Amino acid sequence: MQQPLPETFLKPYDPAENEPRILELWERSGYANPDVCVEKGVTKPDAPTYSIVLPPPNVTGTLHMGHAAMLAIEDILIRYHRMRGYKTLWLPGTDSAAIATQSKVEKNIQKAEKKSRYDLGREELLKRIDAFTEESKKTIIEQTKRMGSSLDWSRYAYTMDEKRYAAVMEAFVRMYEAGLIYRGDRIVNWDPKGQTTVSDDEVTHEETAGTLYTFRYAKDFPIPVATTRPETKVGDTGVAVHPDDARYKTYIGKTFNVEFAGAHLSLKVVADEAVDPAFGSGAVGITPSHSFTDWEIAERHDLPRVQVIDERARMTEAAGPLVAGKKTLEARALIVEWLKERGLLEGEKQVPMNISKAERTGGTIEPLPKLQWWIAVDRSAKFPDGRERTLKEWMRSVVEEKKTDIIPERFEKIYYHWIDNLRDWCISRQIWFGHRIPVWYRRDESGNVVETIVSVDGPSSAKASEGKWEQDPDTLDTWFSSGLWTFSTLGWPEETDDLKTYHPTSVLETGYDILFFWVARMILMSGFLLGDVPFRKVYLHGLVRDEKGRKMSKSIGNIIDPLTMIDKFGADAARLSLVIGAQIGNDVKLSENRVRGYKHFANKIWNISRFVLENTADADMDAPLTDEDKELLREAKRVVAEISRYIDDFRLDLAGDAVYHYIWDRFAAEILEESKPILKDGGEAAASRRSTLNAILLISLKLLHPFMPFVTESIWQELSRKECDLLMVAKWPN
RNA sequence: GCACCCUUAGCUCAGUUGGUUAGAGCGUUCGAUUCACAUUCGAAAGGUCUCAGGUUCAAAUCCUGAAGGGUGCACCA
Repeated sequence: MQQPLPETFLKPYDPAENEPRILELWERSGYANPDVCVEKGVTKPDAPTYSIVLPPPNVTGTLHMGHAAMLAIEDILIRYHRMRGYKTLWLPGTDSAAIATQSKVEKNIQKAEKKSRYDLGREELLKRIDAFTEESKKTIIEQTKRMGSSLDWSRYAYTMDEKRYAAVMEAFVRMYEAGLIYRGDRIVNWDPKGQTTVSDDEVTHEETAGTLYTFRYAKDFPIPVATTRPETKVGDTGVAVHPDDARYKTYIGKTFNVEFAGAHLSLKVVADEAVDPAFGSGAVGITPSHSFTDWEIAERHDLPRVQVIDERARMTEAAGPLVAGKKTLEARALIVEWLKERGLLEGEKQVPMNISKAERTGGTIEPLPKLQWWIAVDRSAKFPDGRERTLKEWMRSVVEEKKTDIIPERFEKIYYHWIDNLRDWCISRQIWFGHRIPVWYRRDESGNVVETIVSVDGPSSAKASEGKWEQDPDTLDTWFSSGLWTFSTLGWPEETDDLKTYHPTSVLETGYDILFFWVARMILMSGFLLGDVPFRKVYLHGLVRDEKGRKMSKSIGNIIDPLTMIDKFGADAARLSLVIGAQIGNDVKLSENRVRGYKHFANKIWNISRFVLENTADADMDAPLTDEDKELLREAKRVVAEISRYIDDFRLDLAGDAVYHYIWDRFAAEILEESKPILKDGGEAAASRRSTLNAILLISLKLLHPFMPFVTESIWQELSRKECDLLMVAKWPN
């Protein structure tokens, strides 16, 4: 006697029809929230925890393949652990992405109203940005859901919401009080296009052809000097040579006054180990204000600093009348001309040269001296465990001592290398959208700062009456707030239950491209503020590239849109295609064909289920099993063990592959085929096989569920006998 | 310059501590089909495992070197 099959099974699996329905079921169930799971008895109250904080996508962004890969991987880990009975939390959020968002809104306003941010003023611009982000966040959230991500939206956080803002203020004040944050006049990476400073990590180097000019400052100047940037030479205050360089030894310590391209230069010859006597003329003209290495040399030898380039990348008055007010490149031409006319140019050579660019805006970086806020990475401070150490020491030690594992391991070396080269982190930005620096200044009539207050709430009312206070106009580097993300999302600085339960998080899963930007900063912040690591493991996935291995970019036009893939082939297929073939830390090459292949697979499990249900609906699950069937179940167990081990080892690629092959090649192609005659013959063998097929189907659905949640859940809904209403919270087989 | 990764079938990639005849998907060719599935099934063709040495009874796998591709970091003025 057969039960009538649900009609849905009579046609091929249609993702478009099933996915929205299933999403709604999941959302209504509330099972993505671990508290609900405990409440409904799905998870034991004292179960071990498993937590991941979602790397927050840009609030104004749209879902791209990188996000899709991230969501697929994390959702697999989350669903697997939830099914294994862990108290499982996956916490969603969005990021304000300060510079990117502000410039986007500015651009829109410029286009629509022909107004700049200065026309609008700070307050109005921020209002506009808030309105814009509020509107556009719906897009990214909706798109995130469509991937089937079982995130706990009841805990949604935004880097600029009230709680996160308060956490940032608190962190700043604590670090300031510990002496880890200081204000300093130092050379910074200035982005003339974005009109802001950027950190070392936000600078990229582009190789271009440059000219190395060898020249003398004046006819009677004894040492020739080489440079690729003649325009900066009007800011020189010294010439450095190697201490052992016989050619120049006699001049060390002497000062020469020269007239150079309209500027009066006073050049002191100093000996410094940093100079390579074999390069160029073996002597370096020192421009302290516009070169990082020169700044350091100048510091060692106490050379004065002259700023000859301003924030708009134009020459200052101090550069002298010949070039003042000119753009740097114009100034360069003028100075080369000046040198040629006077016969001071001794050589010109084409050399490859790296130009520094701001990653976000593409502006050419000008190193400039500026008064900025910094995080000291080499200064000792007291950590919550009572021990004194520097931030660098902490960052190094947590990975060395395996408090945090980086997977794949090879990134550990890259991480150490980064730490060794790390300089103090410039955290202040001259943009308006972001977490404003919690520092207030009181000035006297002539504008000099006479008092400074660093506090979360600003000057107290008593203080406020003492005079006019102004808050520092700058905002914080967006990665400052991102660094707090694992614990600010859990309620820090309050001692919340969530914080106690879910921190440190189990895994941070993200692209390797933000290892330094983000991963390292989280380790830093969590270390100093909580005395603990932010996560036990860092799992770095590769970048998604096109089928030829190129980066996806608008200009090449090779972008594969995850939403288009979902529409065409279903979210399940999109997920699997991003996981299988993606070896840890290696890039994934994606093509539509691959996604299509996995759509076929979704249909395969659909039809397997149909066959099994048609033939075994009346199965007696307690029927005595034949030896053959016992072996089939043992085999299924071995597959479960194999797949569990792969997932535990973060080999989701192999796990996915193993599920795929077990279900298709073993279950469908062999077991079902050989079952047909057995079922036909009837008798005890048939009864045994019916029960076995049923059991294997359940195991298969569970194994596949983390990878293809929609189709498996759709099938689960059609089962008449099941242990729980949703496959999402069914028990992982063992 | 320093470091890291990659190179296996036409394409995309598996191959974990060395161990039968090196695998899969897609593509190609041939065939099947009242069957749960034409989103199927079966079969075939297709490999000097980039190259050159070495270790070993045994190397795609370990070691050394080279070539090509990619990435990170540092940059010399």
